[in-house]
Amino acid sequence: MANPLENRFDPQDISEAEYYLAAVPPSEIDPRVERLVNELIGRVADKWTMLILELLEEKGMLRFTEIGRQVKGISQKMLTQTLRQMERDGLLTRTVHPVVPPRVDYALTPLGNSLSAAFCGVWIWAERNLDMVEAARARFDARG
Amino acid sequence: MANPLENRFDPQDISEAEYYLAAVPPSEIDPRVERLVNELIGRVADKWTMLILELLEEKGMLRFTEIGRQVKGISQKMLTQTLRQMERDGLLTRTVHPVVPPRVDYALTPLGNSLSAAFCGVWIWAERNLDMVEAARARFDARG
DNA sequence: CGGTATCCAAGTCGATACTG
DNA sequence: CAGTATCGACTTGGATACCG
Repeated sequence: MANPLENRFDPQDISEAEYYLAAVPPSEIDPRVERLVNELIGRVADKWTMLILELLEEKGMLRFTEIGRQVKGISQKMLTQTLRQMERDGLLTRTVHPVVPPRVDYALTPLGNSLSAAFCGVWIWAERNLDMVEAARARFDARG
Repeated sequence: MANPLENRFDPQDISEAEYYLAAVPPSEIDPRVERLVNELIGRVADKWTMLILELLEEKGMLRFTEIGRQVKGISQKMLTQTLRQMERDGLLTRTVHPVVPPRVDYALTPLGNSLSAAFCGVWIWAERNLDMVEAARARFDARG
């Protein structure tokens, strides 16, 4: 039993899964799985990954330069690096057209789309609680 | 109109919010809000923050050393630093008991609990798609 | 016990220059 | 156009030592 999430629940169903996670102490989750999951989350939670994910989810298919233009502040190095990582992780496809000048298209895979959907909850949380967090910070900083 | 999420929808309702986000091109979201949201996400998506969040959500209230023991691999420096940041962001409370030896308790605030719930979707995604990602990586690495 | 202070090694990231 | 290569500033995080 490597994976603690068995087949009785469809993990797609958030409320069932929340129930499940609440019922299982972290100590009983396979540490190997936990480590991998954390590594995965660490990777996909990366700033540029999230922005590219959101952009492609919105626009469908874009070429290299177009992504660079729309993700403001990203350097060419980070753009290449992030796209490669996402391709390696199976989040997007990279299509090279044998033309001059070269043309490379990027689009999300179903896996990429599902990740985008999963992050939706966090995005909404951040947007909704932005003011709360800023107020908390102001209070914290006001003290010593 | 600073915040694009107006009052017509309750952002707590994921499906409504998904609909909303899908309908609004990123370019029309206030860039100031977007920047803050990204910074927030970057911060809360931090590896240690997530692990501490999950631990406290599970265990309720713990003291400093106990957290350090259960979050494997964390150094004292990162533990202190992460706890301070989370306190500053209003995610947890820090209670100092005036006794010797000193005793400091940490517990999630309602804000911290709501964040934990929001991350549930990502956690489930990672757990569920771990094999897909590993397979994709193996395929990618097998080529040049 | 629950920190703070300091140092240092490794990694991250942007800028710049170059290429098929 | 879509990269690769290289360099240097900055950041991160662990280890260690010390303190109220």
